[in-house]
Amino acid sequence: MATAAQTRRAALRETLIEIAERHITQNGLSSLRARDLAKEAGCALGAIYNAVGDLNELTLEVNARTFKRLGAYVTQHTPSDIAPIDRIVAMAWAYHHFAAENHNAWRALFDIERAPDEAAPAWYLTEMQGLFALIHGPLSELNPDQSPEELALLTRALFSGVHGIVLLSLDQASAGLPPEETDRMLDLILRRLS
Amino acid sequence: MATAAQTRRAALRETLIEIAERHITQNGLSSLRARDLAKEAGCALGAIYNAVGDLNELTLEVNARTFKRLGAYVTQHTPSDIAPIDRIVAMAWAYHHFAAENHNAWRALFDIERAPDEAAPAWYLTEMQGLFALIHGPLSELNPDQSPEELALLTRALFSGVHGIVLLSLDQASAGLPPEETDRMLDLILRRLS
DNA sequence: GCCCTAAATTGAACCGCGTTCAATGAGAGG
DNA sequence: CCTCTCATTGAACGCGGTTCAATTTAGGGC
Repeated sequence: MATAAQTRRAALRETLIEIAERHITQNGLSSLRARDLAKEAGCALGAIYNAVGDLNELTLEVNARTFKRLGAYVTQHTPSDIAPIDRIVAMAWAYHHFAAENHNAWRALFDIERAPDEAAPAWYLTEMQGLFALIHGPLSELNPDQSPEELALLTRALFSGVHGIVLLSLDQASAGLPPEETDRMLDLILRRLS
Repeated sequence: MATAAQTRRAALRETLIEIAERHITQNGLSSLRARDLAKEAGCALGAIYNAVGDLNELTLEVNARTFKRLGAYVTQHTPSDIAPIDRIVAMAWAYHHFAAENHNAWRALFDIERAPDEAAPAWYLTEMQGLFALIHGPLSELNPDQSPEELALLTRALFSGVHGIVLLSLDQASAGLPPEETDRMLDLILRRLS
């Protein structure tokens, strides 16, 4: 067991992830620079590539954390003792607020570049399923007689739609559009689906 | 009048835009390289910066064209003699098909990086208004007694929602999800809004 | 036609950045 | 104490956008 070395390697990896997370959260994905990372972590430039494959992998690691936080946030802000439609609206609002409060980290979830062929990592799909499952509950209560297949499609459509509304709202957030308007938009459109 | 020089300058600018458009369309925004551009246009590297400000401006120019094509495409594929709800679905499908058939160019519309403070260019807002106007028509027919303000919000929400559905569908297009499913999703969700 | 000036054109050089790699160092096992 | 393996180092590479001093080109006045 070369344990000591492997432990330090893992520790550096952890340090790098934390620094990367701070950078992404504070200044966005494009502010992630290998030389800054090395300086802040107190290691040499090349050491990064021993602890972590490359910067993209580092971003992936940060994204995994962000995704988990997102899931927890939405769950936490969705009361279980209210009507299905209210739960759906609450989830959409939670998604919106998380995105607004964690704008840079949230954007990094989607701004990361994937090679056109390779699939998304497993944890990404898992977390996504989790979010879908959250929506699926109240949605099936609202539509007891819908086929499972259509329900799956509807779930996906609902998530994507909310995502689009939040995305375009935050994109031009500086150009007017107060957050309350976005919440109203979400409320307005979601309640029409019941 | 230093006309001759200015004419050639404008010609080079036009050439560059066309080459850039071809590159973006065929291989995506990230394949736009100044040195390739110079080689293909038959000019020196530095000459590019006399004809256009920088590569970002070039992308903006290509995006303007893409946006116009998008508007024309949606208009063309939206029959005016059908029910309002059918018009809305037709527009969404047209948006989806244009995005699918012009994936790289369409992505470049949103992938371009803007400084966080500066607003979107005027033509962008104008074209956007045009798309919104297209939606507003049938939507107000469907909701004659809605307040103008809520109608505006609904219009925006509808566009953003469709955009989100198309965006996430195309993102993982390689990972399954046939285009017909996306069309069904759009149909399913839009018809619930009537 | 001839010069003069202002503009365009050129491409080498600059800079920033991700990534690599030969050289060096350090730690575990014998 | 030696050795072998693995981590660490930071200079160097490759790439790509942008700049700029030098050069060429072209219009306008005589």
